[in-house]
Amino acid sequence: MAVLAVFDGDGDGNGGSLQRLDERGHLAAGPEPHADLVVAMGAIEAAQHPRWVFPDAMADYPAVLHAGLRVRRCHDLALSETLLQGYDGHAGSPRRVAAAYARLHGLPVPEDRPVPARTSQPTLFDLGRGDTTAGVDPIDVARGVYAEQLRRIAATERPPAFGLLVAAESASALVAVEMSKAGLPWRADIHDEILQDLLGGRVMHGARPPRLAALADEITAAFQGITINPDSPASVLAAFSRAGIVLDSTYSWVLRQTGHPGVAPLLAYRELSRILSAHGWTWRAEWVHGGRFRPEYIPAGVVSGRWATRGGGALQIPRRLRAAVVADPGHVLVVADAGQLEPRVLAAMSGDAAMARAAGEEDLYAALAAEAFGGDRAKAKVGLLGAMYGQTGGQAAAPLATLRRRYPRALDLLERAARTGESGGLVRTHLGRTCPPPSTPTRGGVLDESGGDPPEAPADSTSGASQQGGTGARARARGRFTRNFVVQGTAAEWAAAVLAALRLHLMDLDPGGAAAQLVFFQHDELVVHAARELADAVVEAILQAAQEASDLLFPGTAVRFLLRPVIADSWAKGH
DNA sequence: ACAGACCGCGCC
DNA sequence: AAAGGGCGCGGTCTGT
Repeated sequence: MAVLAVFDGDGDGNGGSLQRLDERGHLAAGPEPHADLVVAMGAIEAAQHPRWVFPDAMADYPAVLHAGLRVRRCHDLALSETLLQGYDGHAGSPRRVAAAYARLHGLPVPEDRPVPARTSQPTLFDLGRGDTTAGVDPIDVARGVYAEQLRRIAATERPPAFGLLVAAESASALVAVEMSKAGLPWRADIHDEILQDLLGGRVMHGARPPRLAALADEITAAFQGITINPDSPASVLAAFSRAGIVLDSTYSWVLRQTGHPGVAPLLAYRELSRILSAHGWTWRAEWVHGGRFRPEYIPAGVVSGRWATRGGGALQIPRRLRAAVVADPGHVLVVADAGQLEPRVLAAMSGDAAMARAAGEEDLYAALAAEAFGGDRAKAKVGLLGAMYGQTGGQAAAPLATLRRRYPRALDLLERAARTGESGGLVRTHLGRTCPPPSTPTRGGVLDESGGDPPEAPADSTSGASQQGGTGARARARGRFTRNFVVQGTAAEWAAAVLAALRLHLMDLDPGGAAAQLVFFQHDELVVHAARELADAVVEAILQAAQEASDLLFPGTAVRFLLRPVIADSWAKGH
């Protein structure tokens, strides 16, 4: 059973309406207004564990959680709408669902454009909590959108797969809200020690800490006393030029090739300076409160379906600071990292039996190396990464040829995705997430024939291909993007399925979440904060979740997806 | 003074 | 040796 939950738009209190729906999204009873929607939801959740339909869980669920209720399942209309629009070949715009409302009411559907900030037409977004328009009941709009979404999901090429994607993505929203509430444990005292140790002390008002000042002096000395600003690439280029070395960038790998004595202190300066500015004291004052770091998570904020965050640099926490992430007394962190996720995903989704066999091993690269590279693991790795990222030359060239010969199905999947992208077409992940169309609008993309129906009139496809295709640098760049999209996006789907399953297992262990709670997630790594006595059960839950996700996405595959949980006091030790 | 482009690098 | 995907962020630089 599904139950639609829509909060009133007054922004005050938890008033709202419920609407029970049948499996096709149609009315099962009349709408029920409730002065306290969360209380009403709590009774239903306890009795039935329905699938809650939220207009926008990222906006709606915090109030539910804050009132002490956790729900097990939901369908997020906003996230689903973006997925469905993408499937139809629209650029979409994450978390914007104006088109849903427009379609429902027979209004012109805004095309390939983010919704204008505020138009005369309210969006579903607005209707969830916000202004209401005379004569339009938000719950009617949401119910109509939901029924429509179920119909559109059923009309996709593989409805069970797309349904799984919608469910996993919706669960991700619940996880994100709960993770933001919990926060990542962050010990200010340890953070301080690390910063002091690296920078030599704390200095106020933008002055350089001792260690940075000393490095700046070393740099100057190495360039014959000419003062250079190590923070300014232009200044660095000029200094090298005066020293007779002409460069066109100051990337670290470019600088290292010069062998100039100023390079070592310059790179050391940049490394420390970055930690100071991105994750130093200023960062902590803004982002860490009450011993918790609380970034804003944005599930599917990346086109590939990966999460993004806004503020706090949560997905770029430097490894050397992770020692500051320490479990509370009586608690542990259970850290789990999916090893070699993307190549394993490629092996599974391509159905390449030989590569899947290698991916049944602990170390996929070593297995490939043993089979095809005379045991040279580095070669196997650089070749496979090059294949997934679109590198064609350099040190990847020779291993690529070997891979193509030994693992043709896997390589073919990548190369087909690249060709489709180069010619302006659309590609899909394993569960059906669809890449955005080329930035220059064409009439309809050309979809890889293995991926389903073209999103628009097939008759347009040749003109679309000729406009977008060709051999330009832009076309090649898009080929690299679509080549990587299918793998990165499918890996994100596997990870989302893990999160969804794990969240339910953790709720079984500890319904309230105080004693076992997801506190961090980063593409292929997650951290659970748990009471020490639950540690072993959490490990078991993680292993189980990984198995369930693998079975859901790739039933019967020979590929092993490794998600090995480690119990530790600190994140740094969980590696 | 402010906005936006560019740069370089942290993470995956 | 040679250089490939996705991000967010803080710095500089340029244009207004």
